[in-house]
Amino acid sequence: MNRVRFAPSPTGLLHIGGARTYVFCWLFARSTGGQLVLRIDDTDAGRNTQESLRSILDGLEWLELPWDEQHYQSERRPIHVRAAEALLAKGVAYRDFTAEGAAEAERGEGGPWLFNPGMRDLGAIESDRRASSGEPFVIRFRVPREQPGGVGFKDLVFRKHFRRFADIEDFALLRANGHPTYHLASTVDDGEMGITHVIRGQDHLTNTFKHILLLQAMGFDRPSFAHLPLLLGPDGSKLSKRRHGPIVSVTNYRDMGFLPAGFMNYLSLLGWSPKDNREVLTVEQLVDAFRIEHVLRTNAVVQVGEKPGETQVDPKAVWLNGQHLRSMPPAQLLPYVEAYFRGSGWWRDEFSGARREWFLEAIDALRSRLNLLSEFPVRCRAYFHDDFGFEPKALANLDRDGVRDMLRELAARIERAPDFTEQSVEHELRMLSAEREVKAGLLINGSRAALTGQPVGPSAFRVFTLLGKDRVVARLRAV
RNA sequence: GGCGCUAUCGUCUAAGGGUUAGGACAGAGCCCUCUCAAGGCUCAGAUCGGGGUUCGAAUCCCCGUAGCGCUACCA
Repeated sequence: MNRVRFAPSPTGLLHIGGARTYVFCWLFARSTGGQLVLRIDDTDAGRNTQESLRSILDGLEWLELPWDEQHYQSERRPIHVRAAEALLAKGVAYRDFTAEGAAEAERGEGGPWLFNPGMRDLGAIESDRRASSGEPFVIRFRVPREQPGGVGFKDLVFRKHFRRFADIEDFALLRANGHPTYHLASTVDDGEMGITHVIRGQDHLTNTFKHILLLQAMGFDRPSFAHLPLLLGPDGSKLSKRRHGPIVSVTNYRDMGFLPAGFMNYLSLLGWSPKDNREVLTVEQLVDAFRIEHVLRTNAVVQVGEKPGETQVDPKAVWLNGQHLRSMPPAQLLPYVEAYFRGSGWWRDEFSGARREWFLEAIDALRSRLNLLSEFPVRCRAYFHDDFGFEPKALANLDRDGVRDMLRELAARIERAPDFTEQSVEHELRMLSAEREVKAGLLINGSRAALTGQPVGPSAFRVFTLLGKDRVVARLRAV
């Protein structure tokens, strides 16, 4: 069975790029009947923050794409240290006593740095002596650079890659402070957790040579690798919070009113497509269509807003979300709307209780003009509450010749009428407009304005029935 | 600097030797219509440059250019 892992490090908020990687990992695991491991790669104690961890967990939970296992790498430190020591004992790794930063100073403009002189060949006795005397050291992997040949692998996305042993540097395994490096912790865990597919950002492509070397030295089976193209900002630089603002944070999309399915659909189309022109896809359809081999090698630009103070998201993401908002069965949409209403202090328990059916109808009537959940509270207050304001254009509709007077008359007639349906209301309204010799549109738009405070919205007659007879009469009278 | 990856409308992408280079978002317009949306239709818009190979190249090869990544005791 396939075992995939998503391994974020809590050194920054979960952003779109990380979420896209997660989506692809999840899609791959699901579509192949495999499992997904969430591993928090928190080996860099100095840079980890609780806020980042919160952001990652909150963001991933919001996506509603569950993982099967969860681990914290920091809790596995003894295992990593033991692995490094085992490699040292086998002679596959060695102690490097060079002071931190010294190598960098010596490097100069010449070729790439490969190892620190003298350290590879330090005798075991000398090495042990210096270590036990308390001299700080880092443990490095001894790349078999004297051997011909090199490391090759076939990436599921980026195809064949090869690098000679002689060109791979002796990377660090254990830092002077005793903490494992990313390379060590990651490969040890991938090996021990039985990871079969490593799916990650393209920025790790060239690290893969090192990881294969390490995996082999430790006797683990080699997993398959799939590297994903990167996500760029409109300026062409790698997406980051520092450069592109808080808009790249996943929780921001949640707060903005995205549906998990809509957001996930958007992310899935960055660097991948089902090849058949379909774009609006449910989670199930995505699972069905996803092929890791179809992932592109080209970086994708995410249209996030650059203007300061203006949070602008990719218009296509908004549109895609609107598609999901409109096509999802209302009952399925209800919990999301509820969460949003609660967030703005608008919720009433009757919406999911006594008036549930009515609430679902209202949502259904309103959603065709919305793309984000956040628009419900902003644009639909009059449908759910009796205190609402009037927009200038709505007032203008009421101020037209005799409209207010006619609306009050309409209220009286509606109150008297035996029926209260879209048809009966339309009948009353058209009768009245005919009598007064005015266009029906005048009263129709006036009614909408009086009932909702807005010049725009669903069909006016739909608004009547949505609000119910009592409210309609009261609001028409009040103009 | 070294090593590597990539290059199709503004953006996301399809076509992988033969198509008027297709779709979607955004833009313009029309239809529908009680408004606004939604929906339908139409328009505009691209193969980075130069060489090859070939009857034929967006597609294969080479060179250039640009972008990105890696080149840490970050991940």
